[in-house]
Amino acid sequence: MISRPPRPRERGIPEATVARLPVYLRALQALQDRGTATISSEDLAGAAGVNSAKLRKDLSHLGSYGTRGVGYEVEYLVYQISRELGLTQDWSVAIVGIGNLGRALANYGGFGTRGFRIAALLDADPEVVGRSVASLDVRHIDNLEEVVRDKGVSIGVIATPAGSAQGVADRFVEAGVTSILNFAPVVLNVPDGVDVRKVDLSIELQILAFHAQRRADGDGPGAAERAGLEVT
Amino acid sequence: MISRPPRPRERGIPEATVARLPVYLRALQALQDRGTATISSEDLAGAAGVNSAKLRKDLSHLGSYGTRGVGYEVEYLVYQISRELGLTQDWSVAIVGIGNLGRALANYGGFGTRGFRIAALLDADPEVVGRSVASLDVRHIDNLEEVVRDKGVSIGVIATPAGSAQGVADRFVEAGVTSILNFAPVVLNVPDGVDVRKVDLSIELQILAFHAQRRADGDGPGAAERAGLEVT
DNA sequence: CCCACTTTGTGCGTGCTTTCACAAGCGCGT
DNA sequence: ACGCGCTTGTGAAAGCACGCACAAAGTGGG
Repeated sequence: MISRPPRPRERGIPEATVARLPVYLRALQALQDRGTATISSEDLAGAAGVNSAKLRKDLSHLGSYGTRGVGYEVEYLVYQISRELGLTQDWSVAIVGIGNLGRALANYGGFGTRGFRIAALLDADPEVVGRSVASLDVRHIDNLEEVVRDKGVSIGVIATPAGSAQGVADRFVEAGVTSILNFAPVVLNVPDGVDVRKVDLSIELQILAFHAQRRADGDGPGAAERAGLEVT
Repeated sequence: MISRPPRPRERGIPEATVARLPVYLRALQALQDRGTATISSEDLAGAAGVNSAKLRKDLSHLGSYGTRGVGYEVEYLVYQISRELGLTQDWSVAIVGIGNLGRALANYGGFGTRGFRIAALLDADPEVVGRSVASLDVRHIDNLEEVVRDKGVSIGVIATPAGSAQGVADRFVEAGVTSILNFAPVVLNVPDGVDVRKVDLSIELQILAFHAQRRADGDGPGAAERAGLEVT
């Protein structure tokens, strides 16, 4: 038997859990603002819209941060989740493509939670370059490598038209950025070791349409549940 | 043995498959534009960024639309997927919250694929109401019920601040909308039978941050793969 | 007509996710 | 000090999802 190191939690948090931690974090911060000191898994699960057993198992991957018979201390849990998600350090973000969406992202102040700082805005259109958006000057895409280096950009956001997205991704990767958030409706091709996440409006709408049609077709009892709908 | 009805495909497409169909559809439409008539599962899988076995299994849920030894006929498959996703009918969409994001969504012409029509824009701010955005007049939120009824809105998009989102959702549900796409950073509470999908920028960033930190921490070979990264 | 080649459709093993159900642990009142 | 009630943390089971590997089925050439 290999002796376990002192570190309480094992490496390797399930991906499904990671995706829910930010939701828990937001619910906890709302509770914190309202002055709540402790909360049970049942109540927190309600606020996060998940099953309480799932929530407990998720949190158990971070360590034993609850007290039996009482619940979780809100402030402590906020800190632990923040640390696990890497929000105790600052992340520098560059947004490429300052169209409608890019502007909306740039102006999305607060950026959800602290931890993320918009370091630069880039665009290829000379009409847009030089303008000031969200108190940042829009710079030309040609400066991408320089900006990434000088500002220590570690997360790249692509909000360009579909045709330009792959090229921008290549340049981000070349410049050493290994985390990319892609809003363009294309599948990006990146080497191993680069993490790409995709946000796609039209895909979401199409999934909604599928379920809506399903409901309209095969009406009747239980149809909605079968379609895998929100159960609250 | 129960005699199988003439309909070739069974009801009940896995949720994971449904989420990928729009990606396949987009890849196929790109091929169509380029004039490609048929394509193998291998090539289509490449274009969609998935494993070819997964693609074949996904498509097999719709029916046997391929020809062994040849591949899939692009045009036919586009039609079948469109029909399955409910894109052969028109969906009327209302957007509530015409801030930066709402405007970006309204101007996001084409809306990915056809099938979705923006029927109305609504906001609570008198400063915004009455303005014209994307050749639509922004109407006051008080007209929500009327607009939903008159324009036959079946999908509601919420792009309001977090605080207003639940109220808007309630009104959508009350008005009979059963499909909601939520951009506000809150967990919406809706009755059974209502389908909510969430798009959340800061959650995506936090997931990226988690993996980036993981890579920085436990460097070394295989660390990226363990973090569940894009493998292309 | 038959054979070699190509590509689909799927049975099956594996691993991840969710959920149930309960033992273990903690606080409080007596 | 002790027992009662509450809540966490987790073993175990069930359900999904993924990907391999191959039989089935089609094409084209001789």
